[in-house]
Amino acid sequence: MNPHLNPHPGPHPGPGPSQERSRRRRTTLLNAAVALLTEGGFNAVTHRAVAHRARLPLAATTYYFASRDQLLAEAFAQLVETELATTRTWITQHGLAALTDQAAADRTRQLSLWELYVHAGRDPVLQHIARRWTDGCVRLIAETLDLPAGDPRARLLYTTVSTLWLEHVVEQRPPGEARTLLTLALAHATERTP
Amino acid sequence: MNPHLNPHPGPHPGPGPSQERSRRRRTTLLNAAVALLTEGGFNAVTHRAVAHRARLPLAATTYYFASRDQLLAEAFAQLVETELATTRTWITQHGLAALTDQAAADRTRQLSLWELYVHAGRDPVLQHIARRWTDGCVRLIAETLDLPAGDPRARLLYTTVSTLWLEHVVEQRPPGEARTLLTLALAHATERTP
DNA sequence: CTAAAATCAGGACACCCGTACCACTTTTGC
DNA sequence: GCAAAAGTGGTACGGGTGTCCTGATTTTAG
Repeated sequence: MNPHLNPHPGPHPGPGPSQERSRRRRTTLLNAAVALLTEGGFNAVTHRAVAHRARLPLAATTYYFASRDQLLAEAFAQLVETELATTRTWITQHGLAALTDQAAADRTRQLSLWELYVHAGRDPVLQHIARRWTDGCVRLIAETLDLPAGDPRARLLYTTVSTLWLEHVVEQRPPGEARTLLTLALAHATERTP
Repeated sequence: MNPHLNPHPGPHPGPGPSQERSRRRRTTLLNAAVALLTEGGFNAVTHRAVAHRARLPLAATTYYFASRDQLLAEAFAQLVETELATTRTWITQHGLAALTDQAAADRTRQLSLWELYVHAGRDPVLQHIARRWTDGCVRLIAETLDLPAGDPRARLLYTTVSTLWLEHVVEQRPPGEARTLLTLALAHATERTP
C-alpha cells in the first residue's frame, strides 16, 4: 500500500542515489543549526527555525536527521571542532597569555558551547563530544608549551583557562583580573621544568 | 466591575494579611521548584510540575511568582546558598584536598547549578547570582587558607577547583586525576607564602 | 523506457507550555 | 458585623513544539 515502507525515511547509508544535492542540503541544514545555536543558543534550535534559516521546508530537518537530539549533537560536534581550530590559530597568533581575550572576541559562540557542554551532563551521546573539547584544549596547551602529552602542568593550566573563559562569558567581569590570573598560572606551569 | 483590579495579583509587599499559610505555601512552592531543578534540571521546572509537586493547584505558581523566570531565579539563588553552605561544612570536615570528592556526592545538584550558571550568561538577573556563587567559593577558599580577601592565590586555586567540579559533573571522568591535580594546585597556592 | 527507490513539500496531529480569567472562600481593617 | 482585600482553585486560551503522514516529484537502476 504505502509507496515506501521505511520506518525511518532519511538518506540511506552507503552511496546514496542523488547525493549531490542531498548532501548539500544536509550540510546547509547543519550550518543553519550551528548558526542558530551560536546566536540564540540551544532553545533557538528548533526544526522550524532551522528549516526556515536554511530556506528549506520543515520536513527536511526530520528527513535528514533522525531527531532533534541528533541534530543538536552534530551541531555541537561541529561547534567544538570550529572552536578548537579558532583557538589554535589564536594561540599561534597571540600566544597563550592572550587566551582570555579570545573569549571576548566571540562571546556568544563560547556561551552556546558551554551551554551544550553542561547539557552533555545529562546526555551520554554528548558526553564524549564534551570530552573531545577538553582533551583538545589540553592538547593544544601541551603542544604550545612543548610538554609531553598528559603532562599534569598542561592539564592544570587548562583548568584555569577554562574557568576564566566560562566566567568571562557568564559573569562578564572586567578582563584585567583574568589576564593577571592567567599569567600567574602560566608562570606556575613553566617556572622550573624538570 | 472586576472584584479585584490588580493587574498583577500576587501577595502584596509588606506585611501581608494571612501570612501564616500564605508564606508557607510560597516556600513550599519554592522548595518544590528547587527539588525539580536538582532532579530534572531547568526544563523540569514548569508551572504545572512545580504545582503538582507541591500538591497545590496550578494557579498557585502564577499567584506567588510573577513569572516562571522569577521562580527560576529564586530557585537558583536558593540553590547557590544551599550549595555554598554544603561546601563550607564539607571543607571543615574533609579539608580542601577533598573538594573534588564533594561533586561526586551530589552530582545532580551540581549539574543543575552549573546549568543555571551558564544560563545566567543570557539573563542579567541571574548574572549577579552567578557572581555570588563565584565570590562565595573564592571567599571560602581564602578563609580556609588564611589568605586575605582578594588574594590571587585563592582566586587561582578556585579556577582549578571550578573546572574539576564541572568536568566531573559533565564528563564523569575517574576521580583519581582530579585529586592529583587538586593537590598540585594546592601545593602551588601554599608552597611559599610571602 | 520504465518501474522502483529516494527525495521533496505541505499539512496535520497530539502534546505541553505560560498565563489569564473568573467564581468562590477566607481573612483583614474598621 | 461588614465591605474590601487577599487568597484559592478550576478551567480555558493562544501559541509553539517534535514528529508523522501522504501525496507529488525527481533520480536511479535494469
